[in-house]
Amino acid sequence: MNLNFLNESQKQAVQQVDGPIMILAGAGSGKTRTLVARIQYLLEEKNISPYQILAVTFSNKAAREMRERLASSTSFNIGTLQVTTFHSFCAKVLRAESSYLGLSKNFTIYDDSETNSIIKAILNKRGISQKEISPFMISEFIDEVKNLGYFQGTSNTEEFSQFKSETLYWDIFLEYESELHRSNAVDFGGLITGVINLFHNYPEVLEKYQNKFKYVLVDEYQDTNRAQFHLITSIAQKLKNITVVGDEDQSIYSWRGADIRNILDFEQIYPEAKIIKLEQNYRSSKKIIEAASEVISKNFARKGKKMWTNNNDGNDILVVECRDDKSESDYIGKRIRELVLEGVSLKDIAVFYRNNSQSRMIEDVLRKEKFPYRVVAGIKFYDRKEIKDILAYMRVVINKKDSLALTRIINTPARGVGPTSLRKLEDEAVRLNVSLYEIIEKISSQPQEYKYLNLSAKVLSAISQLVQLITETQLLEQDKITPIFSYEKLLNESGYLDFLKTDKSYEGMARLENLDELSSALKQFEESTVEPTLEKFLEEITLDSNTSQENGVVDEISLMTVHGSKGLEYPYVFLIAAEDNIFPSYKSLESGSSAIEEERRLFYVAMTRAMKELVITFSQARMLWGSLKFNGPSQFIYEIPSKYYRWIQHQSIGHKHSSEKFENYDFDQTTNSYDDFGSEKVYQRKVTPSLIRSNYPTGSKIKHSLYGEGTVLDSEGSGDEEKVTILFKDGIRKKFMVKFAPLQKV
DNA sequence: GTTGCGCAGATTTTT
DNA sequence: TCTGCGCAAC
Repeated sequence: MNLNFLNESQKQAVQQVDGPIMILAGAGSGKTRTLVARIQYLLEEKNISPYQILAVTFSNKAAREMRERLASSTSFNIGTLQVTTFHSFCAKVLRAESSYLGLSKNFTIYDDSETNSIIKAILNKRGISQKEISPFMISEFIDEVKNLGYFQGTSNTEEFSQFKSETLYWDIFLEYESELHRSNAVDFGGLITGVINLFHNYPEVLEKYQNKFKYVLVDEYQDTNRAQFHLITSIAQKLKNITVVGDEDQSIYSWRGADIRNILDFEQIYPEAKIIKLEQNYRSSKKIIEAASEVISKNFARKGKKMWTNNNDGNDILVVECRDDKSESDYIGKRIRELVLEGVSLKDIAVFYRNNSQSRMIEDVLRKEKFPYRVVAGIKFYDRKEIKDILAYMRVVINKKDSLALTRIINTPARGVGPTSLRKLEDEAVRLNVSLYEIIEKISSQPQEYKYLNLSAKVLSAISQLVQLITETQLLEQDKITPIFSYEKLLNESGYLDFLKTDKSYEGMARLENLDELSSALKQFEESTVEPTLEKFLEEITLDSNTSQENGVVDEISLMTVHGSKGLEYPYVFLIAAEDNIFPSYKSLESGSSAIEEERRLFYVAMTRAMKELVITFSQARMLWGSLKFNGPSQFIYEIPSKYYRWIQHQSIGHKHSSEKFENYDFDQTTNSYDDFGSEKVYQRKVTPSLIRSNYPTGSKIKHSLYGEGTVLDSEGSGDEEKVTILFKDGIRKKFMVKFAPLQKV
């Protein structure tokens, strides 16, 4: 196998076959290329069979990409090669070994919203109002416990004593777990912990997998949580042929449980580990790479890599100071227009923002300019009500114990089984210790035996019709009739389709269209799957929410959050709203340095997506949460040495760093256009000049007659409405109405 | 079932 | 300022 297309460290990463290896791969360093070459090398040069290799990544997107690249670069049959996500790998193991854990192999996978319903139901049952304990807090708690790898087994309990001391939460957690178990369901975290549990309690099962997978590779290692770490290290324990690839500087999901210890501990667990750094960047211009390196070097929590590139210097980074959000989007529109005139295609342009809400103003301007664009992510297709409804039908067909799905559909569309009847059925199920479905099954086959429940004739006929529909569809599934047939049967005979058709509103039409889209997803699934079943379809869509939209085929501008941009690259990148309190977020500013470091990594990720041109914009004034905010430029902008950027002002007021600007500027003169680029566009937003004035801009020093000297942290509103947050010398933080507070400028 | 009021809260979201 | 929600009332 010819490895000449690789550089020296990449070659090393490919040829170092045995033993533990940690590859620290910087942004744009050819990580996937190396990983693919490594697998190819194992297959072609070391005669490893495809089924002996396990390659796990975090996202389906990454797994798909790796699979495709492998398929095109090797002649081996990679069908048996496991290139999957953690979650689908675990689902597969759990289905294969379900009997060990008292699950049946057709278990349902609950996503976050289903999980949330379970929690709400538990709180409700316990008479705890959601104001006392928010379901969100419980789900955070559960996530945390599972991310750390808790399982209900014989050991690993001491580690979790701090959680157990939260007795109420722990209690709810246990009830939640048994509720899931009763429903023959597993949540996302439970997929991982379930396998850990299995391996821990049944060493013979673990050994089977240890022998099977001679080589284990983990991609995006910086994003793994503790549970996933336990999982892969236990599989690799015997042969220790484990390769992890990651970049601590791109770790941006710690709030989802990603644990930096996984990188730091690796060498401790495997003292013999080889550490290989991929530091040459092939993606970006020199200026971009050097600037990004400077920014990330401010972090302490890192192993330290020094990125470099042979690429050209390239253009200066542009830092654009705008008057407000309106003029910021105006600038973006204008710059994109220029790029297009230069012949740049739209698919080479991306706009990144810290928060989803910031996409709107960009969308507005792009629509106005008639540039096609695509907002990546947004609302998940499968989260829509109508989709969830019909999927719930499918879930009941596959897994009768899925009572959550059953309660969802039992009266959807309305068939007269209201809350009272449902309550009766549920109570009866509890009394007889059977599932909800079993109850309605029993009642519909022998209604006279359940006369004491006093169910109306309407209810009786409704549930027996539902049971009949489910039973018939189950038979179809058993006979391996194509899923689309079952889907249409459910849709028609449940009355759901007719129900939707009665809704003539715009939303109603959209719902029907969404169902069409679902059915084409089903068709596509049938075509691409060897033995398509409803069961497989359900798993695929819960574990892969991606609605298979192609990337780079259509010529349109991409809009996404910075998080969403990870792993992608674009020649022209705009990073907007780069202001303190937004990026870094106000929450991270409140919570301290490790949170700021994560924001800095995020900023680094954003910068390193850009190949040729990076434009960072911010606004002096921005409408946020009901009042005008003067946030000032992101502190990260100041971490870029000025030799790498050109500072531009667009319709802006005053000069440079906005903390100074509002003081010395005569706003009454600033009526219309401040376009220093000579655009014909006239500044239109009606902000009366007096409204924009801030007497105490962020960063300015003041003196308070009671508290002494301090610094303005935040300023909102203006004129008589102006409020400022001040941090005093002794660390006290206070908020004042400027109108009343005894403040003095220093 | 649907409407409407009041109130909190308002990052990021690979699975 | 805007939205999403839980809950109460029709």
